[in-house]
Amino acid sequence: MLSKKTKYGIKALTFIARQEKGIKVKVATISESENISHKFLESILLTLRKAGILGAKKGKGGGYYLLQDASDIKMTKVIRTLEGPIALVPCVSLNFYEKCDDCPDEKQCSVHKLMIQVRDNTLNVLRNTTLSDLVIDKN
Amino acid sequence: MLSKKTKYGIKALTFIARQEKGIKVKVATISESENISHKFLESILLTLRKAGILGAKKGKGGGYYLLQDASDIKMTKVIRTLEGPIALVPCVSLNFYEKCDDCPDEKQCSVHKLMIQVRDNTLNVLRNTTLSDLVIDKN
DNA sequence: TCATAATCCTATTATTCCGATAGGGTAAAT
DNA sequence: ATTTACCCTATCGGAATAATAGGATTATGA
Repeated sequence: MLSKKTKYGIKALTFIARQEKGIKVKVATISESENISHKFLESILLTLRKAGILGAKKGKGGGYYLLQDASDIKMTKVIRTLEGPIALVPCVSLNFYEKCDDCPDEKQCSVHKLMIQVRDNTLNVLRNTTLSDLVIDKN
Repeated sequence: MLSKKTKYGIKALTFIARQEKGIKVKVATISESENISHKFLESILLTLRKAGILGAKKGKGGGYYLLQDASDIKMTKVIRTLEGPIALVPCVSLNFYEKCDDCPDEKQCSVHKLMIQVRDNTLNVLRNTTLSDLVIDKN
């Protein structure tokens, strides 16, 4: 299951991406518009800023904005920042690899074998999807 | 992340599938061989039996066995039984659908849009993988 | 028929993670 | 100086997960 953190993060990013380029969006605006707890969202956007996805400006007229064009922001980066590993088990994770406690040999593990395939397919989607692909026209 | 329940369940199923057809395997055998808590595994195999994947025989000489040929047991069924929904958000789940509390319109939701694609790709893998695909030859 | 073997079933505990909140600190604008 | 809005850390409650406990049931076979 996707955490709410990730879910809210993606919603917030697309909200920002829908604005005219360079516009700064404040947390309260997104929070109200998307029905997300203000404080919770604050911490999420902070994470995205620290990951180099968002920029922020403090004070009156401040807010968050994209640091790159929406079409350059890959969903792999977003998911890894908010959710952590894309793989469903640590032993098949590219960026967050961890050996299993049980399981003497990964090559002989059925779970490993299956989850590699799931990971590859998921990765394929996320690598080829950018933020701009998720911005839906208001028609 | 995949729960240990599901992970252990898949390991146990492939263990059983490796035996000669019709052989009954007792919990202790799998538990020792795969480093899984006996009691925990017990409850997992019970679930698989209730789902119609495994058969069981009580008493001396008893144990668990596959009710179908391994090549007829799809991983979609196994995962749904043990893990629940395959989709990462309830609003894109085929078998466990639930509307989001927030989110007035699914069609306009960026998360929905992305997760449909992830689901379809995962589903594609799981539908086309059977238990027999996961049994690895001891070479 | 009685001891043993094995699954069946329910309840409970322990632990971890998540979602949310609290409370202030810092920087920028006017 | 005041207001605005992001920055940062800590904490808390609850839900879900992992594991354990303890016995009930059923089958075998000596």
